[in-house]
Amino acid sequence: MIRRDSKVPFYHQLYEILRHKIVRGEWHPGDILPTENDLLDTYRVSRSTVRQALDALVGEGLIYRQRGRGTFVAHPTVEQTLMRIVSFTDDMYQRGMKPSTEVLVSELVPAPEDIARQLDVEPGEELTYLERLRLADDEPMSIEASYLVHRYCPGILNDDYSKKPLRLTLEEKYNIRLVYAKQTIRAVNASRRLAGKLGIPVNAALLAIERVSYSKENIPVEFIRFYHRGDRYLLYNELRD
Amino acid sequence: MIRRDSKVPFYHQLYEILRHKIVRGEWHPGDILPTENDLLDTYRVSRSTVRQALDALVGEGLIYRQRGRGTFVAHPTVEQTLMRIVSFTDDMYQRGMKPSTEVLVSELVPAPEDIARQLDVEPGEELTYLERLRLADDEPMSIEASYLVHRYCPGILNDDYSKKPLRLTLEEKYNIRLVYAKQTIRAVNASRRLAGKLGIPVNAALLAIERVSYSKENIPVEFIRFYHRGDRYLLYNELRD
DNA sequence: TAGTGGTCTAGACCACAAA
DNA sequence: TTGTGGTCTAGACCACTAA
Repeated sequence: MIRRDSKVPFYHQLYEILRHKIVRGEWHPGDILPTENDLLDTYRVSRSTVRQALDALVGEGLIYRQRGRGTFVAHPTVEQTLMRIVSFTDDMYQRGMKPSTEVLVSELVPAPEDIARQLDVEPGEELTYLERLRLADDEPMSIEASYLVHRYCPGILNDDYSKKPLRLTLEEKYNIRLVYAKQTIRAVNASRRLAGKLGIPVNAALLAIERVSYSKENIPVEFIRFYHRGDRYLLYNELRD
Repeated sequence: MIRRDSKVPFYHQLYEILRHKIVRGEWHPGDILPTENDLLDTYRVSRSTVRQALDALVGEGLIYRQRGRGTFVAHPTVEQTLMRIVSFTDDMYQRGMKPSTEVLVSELVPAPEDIARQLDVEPGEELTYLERLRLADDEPMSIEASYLVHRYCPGILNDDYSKKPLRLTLEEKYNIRLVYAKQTIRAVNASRRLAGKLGIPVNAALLAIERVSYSKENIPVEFIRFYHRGDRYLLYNELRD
């Protein structure tokens, strides 16, 4: 249902609702969606708002429309993680695995110099630090270490992020939507600590991704370091000439 | 001016009009566009229609909007650098390093089953196999193992690919242009052989990329496996929500 | 013919930037 | 305070598909 008092626009709420149904498998490729009129009745919004939500899904390649027939869930031709910002949870569902999360660390820390530079703040400025172990089908998959500029979202660590996405709280409580990100990808050998957490041999290969995410005002808000198990995690993407 | 009797939707006519002014240089990067209200008056359409036209231009990266300020012609800086097919040589120059190449293997081989599947040919079909060591500033950087469907480019291995890009011969002699590719990225530990070639310790982390490239007729032509040194090679990309 | 998505209008109120 | 783009509504008519 759409929260009328939320700061999140209706169309974006509806977009999230529909996206979930597709990504989490409630609706399957080829399935027909409710008509625009149905959606408009169900969610009590205007047709423009419904179409704005659907437009976003079309742009993402998740659905397609046929005039006179209806709107359908697209067959996952391709288009993947490398181009879109996807939460770990959605990512795993798309890969057909059951995601779960374990919070390892949740605290405030002074900004290390390299991260401060990426987040465009002074070294030593207060950052939230949230380190989580991500599991897929109950087997360790990744370590995700996330830094947020605490000033933008004071008190955000009071919530429990083993169940709830960090992005959701950011949007709902702080009205911060991360719309753009830059990342670097490389391969590293697992340290003793990472190997222990991930249940793999020391020196096993990890896919290390560092990502800086920007708000719609183009302000860097989050720095994340992912360590994905090389033997389990794959990135896909497409290239054009 | 917008033709009311045309079958072309108003928003698309307006989109073309505005697009021309940008592409043909009437408006320059950083220039402010007329406000939505101006456009609505000038072209005698509703605000929704104006916005639909502008949305298309935003999606194309030609303009950007700033609430409270206005709409501007975008600087053609980057963004669309998302992920282009780039040769190793160009790639290294972009990174400010001097590329060089050493051919390790150049021969015909029967298609292994997994590669045959990716190239949509029968297992055992004749493929060219070209294995090259890539160096940057005279230091080993990557191993690149390339398979081509020999039937599409017979005799291609007669040339020397330590100096000349394979793609160039494909285009010039066989009129095959690779315009599209899919790839997977993962992290692996270096085998004894790879480690030796790359001058790194056994088990060092490598970025392993497998890429299938398609011709403009959408036929898979080439399968490449890259092994990039984790300590030297970095992938960079951008994401959008 | 009935129902779908495609296009379009004329309003309205809001958050934000700049003067 | 004024003007911008951001969101939203409640209509309308159209072209197309399928029954």
